[in-house]
Amino acid sequence: MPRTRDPIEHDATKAQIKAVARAQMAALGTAGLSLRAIAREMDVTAPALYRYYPCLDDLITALIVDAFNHLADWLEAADEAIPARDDYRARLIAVCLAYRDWAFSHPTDFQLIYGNPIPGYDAPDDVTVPAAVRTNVALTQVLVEAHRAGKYRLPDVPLPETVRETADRIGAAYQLSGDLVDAGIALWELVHGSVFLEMFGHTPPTVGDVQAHLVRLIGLHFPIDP
Amino acid sequence: MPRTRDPIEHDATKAQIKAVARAQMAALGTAGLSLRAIAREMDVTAPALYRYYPCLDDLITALIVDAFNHLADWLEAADEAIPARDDYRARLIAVCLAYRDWAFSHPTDFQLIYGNPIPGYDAPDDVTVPAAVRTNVALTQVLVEAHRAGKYRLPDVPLPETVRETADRIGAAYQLSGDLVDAGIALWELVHGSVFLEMFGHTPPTVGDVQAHLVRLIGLHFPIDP
DNA sequence: TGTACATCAGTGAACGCGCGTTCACTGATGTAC
DNA sequence: TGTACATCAGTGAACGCGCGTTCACTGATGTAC
Repeated sequence: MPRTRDPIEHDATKAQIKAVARAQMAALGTAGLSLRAIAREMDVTAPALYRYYPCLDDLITALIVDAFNHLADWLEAADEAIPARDDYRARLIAVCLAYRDWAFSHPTDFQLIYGNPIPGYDAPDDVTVPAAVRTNVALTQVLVEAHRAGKYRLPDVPLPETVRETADRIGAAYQLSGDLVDAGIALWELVHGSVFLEMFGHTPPTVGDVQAHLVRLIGLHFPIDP
Repeated sequence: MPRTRDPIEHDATKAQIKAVARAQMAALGTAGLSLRAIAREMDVTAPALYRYYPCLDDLITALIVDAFNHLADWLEAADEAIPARDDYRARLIAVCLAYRDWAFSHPTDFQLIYGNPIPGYDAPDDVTVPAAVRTNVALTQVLVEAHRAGKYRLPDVPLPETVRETADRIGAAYQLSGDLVDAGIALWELVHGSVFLEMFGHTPPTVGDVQAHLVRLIGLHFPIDP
């Protein structure tokens, strides 16, 4: 009678499945993920995996959430690793370079969360969005603290009305001005663009040392007093 | 005896194949492309397509080259559409917004050239790179002309040695300083990052009017005298 | 004008492959009495 | 200490599917004499 088979919670096995899945994505691209291939690699039959993930999409969701959280942890750790908490300039660079480092040390995870969506897959926002937001917060946080300490001056060009409106509303939830929210996004866009172009080979011929190039840009566009 | 079947050059049919391929990618993602599905859509058997493209990869290459060239044409047209050739500020905004417009009006092509690589596919550099470079040139061009006219002042923070080296070398081919080459890349990174984050739904909740946000940023970071 | 021939776009069957998912099952392990 | 039973991770066969590519072929069209 109880024909339902609730997914079980053997965390070790689930972790192993995810590890193999990540390795497989690294080899074949994010769209190359396949339950049967994972099972093969684990020396197990494909149906066995259905005890852990009710379907392929659920596994993908788990991988995405993991990746978002791992990136956010990584950024937070990079910030906290700077001992002089009032050296906002160093902290800003550290966080941005951590973003870049993570992307290049986990290219598959990076493509999974920020690249082309996987063909048949539809991400459940309620699970992925909260994890995704953490990255944005981590990047903005240093600007916020530097601003509070009076060391980061916001650009004196006002936000367009249409931008200010939403930015203020979002910022309110964190007691932030729309200007700071917008600056955080701008920072993210710059770093993300640099990383994405480099990752797929669009920058290398022109810029030798992309990291140094990026550090200079951050200093130029988000100037922080010593 | 002549068992070889050289691919034929019926341009109209090739164009139709590519059009159907693009539609299919739009529906199923860049990794969802399939010769059989294209044939089905065209009311033709799959082997018939082999008269036009010797294999699937060659079709993908054709789509990529087309996309790069189309984007570059689009950018150049946007620049040329500004009648006041010495209004560099307007031209810069026009080109950058054209990049954004193209990405959103041709999302599949955009993902095809700048997103995750297609699993089994390996792009032949000799064909794709020249087409890809045109975009970079189009974006940099306005900065270059504005600089020559004395209206765009390069940042007075010098390039790091490691960056200057390559940038100078590349720039030499176009009679450009490394600083200008680097500025062109920086502009591209900013615009690209903004577009990419927005395209996959990472910006919308925080910035209402992304276009206005981007225009302001370009003005801030690449200031051009009137 | 009529015949013989070459060209060649497209066909249809077949190849061997991998995929996600279902289903009834086995067989080891642990628990209750 | 020994028996009866429940649990449940994993199996193996099967479903129906789509894929890229090959091959020998057909049949309409155009050309040469």
